[in-house]
Amino acid sequence: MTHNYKIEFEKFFSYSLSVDCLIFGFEEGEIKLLLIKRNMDPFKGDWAIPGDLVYPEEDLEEAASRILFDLTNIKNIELHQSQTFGKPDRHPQGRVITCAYFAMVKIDEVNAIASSWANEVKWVPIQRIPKLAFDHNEIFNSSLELLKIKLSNEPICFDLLPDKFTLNELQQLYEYAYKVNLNKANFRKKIKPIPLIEHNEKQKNVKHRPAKLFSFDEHKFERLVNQRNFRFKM
Amino acid sequence: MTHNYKIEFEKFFSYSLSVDCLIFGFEEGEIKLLLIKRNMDPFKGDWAIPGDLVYPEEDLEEAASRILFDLTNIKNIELHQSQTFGKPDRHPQGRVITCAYFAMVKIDEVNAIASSWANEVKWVPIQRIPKLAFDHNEIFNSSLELLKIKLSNEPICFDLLPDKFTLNELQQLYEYAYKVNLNKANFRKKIKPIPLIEHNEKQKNVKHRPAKLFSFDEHKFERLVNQRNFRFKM
DNA sequence: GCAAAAGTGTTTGGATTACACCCATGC
DNA sequence: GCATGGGTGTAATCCAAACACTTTTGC
Repeated sequence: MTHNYKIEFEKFFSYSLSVDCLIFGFEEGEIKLLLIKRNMDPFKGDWAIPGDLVYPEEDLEEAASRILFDLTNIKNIELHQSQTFGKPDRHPQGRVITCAYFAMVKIDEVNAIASSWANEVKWVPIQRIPKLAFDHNEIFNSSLELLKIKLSNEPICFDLLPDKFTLNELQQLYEYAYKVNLNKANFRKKIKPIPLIEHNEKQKNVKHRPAKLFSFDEHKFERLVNQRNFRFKM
Repeated sequence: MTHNYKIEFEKFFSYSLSVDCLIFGFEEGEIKLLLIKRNMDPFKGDWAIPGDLVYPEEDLEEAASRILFDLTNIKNIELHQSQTFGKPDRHPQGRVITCAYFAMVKIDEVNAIASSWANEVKWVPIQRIPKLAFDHNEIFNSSLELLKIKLSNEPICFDLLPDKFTLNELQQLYEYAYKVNLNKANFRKKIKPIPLIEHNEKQKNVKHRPAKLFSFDEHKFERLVNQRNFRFKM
């Protein structure tokens, strides 16, 4: 038996595929998203999430890496798959299904430069995202939900923070993400089990008592997880 | 400026799109997945997750509903988007990107009947899934992870249980999902805050003291959530 | 000394755990 | 009566929230 499709089998091979890359960073107490200004129709001149069409031989994640590099010069970052958007009319030039990926980066370590058909890049606080091209606002909202879930179950907060950070920056990150105020003493008790490296180094150029700097102890974390002695939970 | 693609723009519109529907149920203490036997090439005769190609004018979720009904006669269920799979060689007949959806159903209320190019349907315990067609094992594994996350954060366990269930069935569901043994008294204390309707009705045909039957109080749950008096957490 | 933020300790009440025990039904 | 699972209570422990307090720096 063969299936009785309402159209010829070949007609099914008429869709296109794109990926969009949501790059999150953390700076000055705010979680930010990397946007590009489109220098190409459609939506020329509008702000958008960096993304483009996938080549026929390319794997999705591979395409996401390439496209992100083409548009923003960012490379070597770990991408996580988010949701897929496929409304028949979401793209004015044909049926384009887009698969969203997201990543967390240290803003001070990446250097985003607009290239290819991106005119400008900028980091925008996630609480002040403007109207974006296509259905990119919807893509952003659903990916932000995923980011928040990951933040509470995996130690990805350290992907957002600088290599050396203060405990207060860590607290601010969670306060901003979940729009809450946390008690300092209790927050520190809560993160006690997370393996951190305490540096003999302090914050500089602050006009109050400088805070100690910490780093995430990735190796110790892996060991604890493997021994089932620890589960990250915030 | 226009983008310098390595191929003509029109060549991008040569992909096809499918959806796969992972239907989970709960029966005899086991979480089960609905599989179909393919009566169509490729992979004719193999077990697979129900799925098919999306029509050009169809939205993804709409397609998932239609295809699930075509193949298994199941309708009117809530589908949640899972991951998307798009390796260039995942389908022998061309580049087909597939978007997975999953749903939880009450096995005793749905009546799965093989139709269209599905030869047979069967419910298979998730701990004993055989080798499946295409990359369906990979799709299953990643969707199961999502199911487990949802089970611990949303009251979807009640979508899997019969309308009236015993507290022990509820416990068994979580024990099976997470492969753990739970203490009965403590489990009941833990679920105390979940709004349940206690029926004046008991289990039948058991050769021991019959257990009370309960239902999930959806309305009370909604009210509690809206008043921010409750967050589901297991 | 003062402002500002870093950093810590104590108390309390609620949740989690382990474990023991009683209850209702079929045979 | 006994086997089987249903159903509950208690005590010990752990954890989270609230709050107060001390410390270190710049100016």
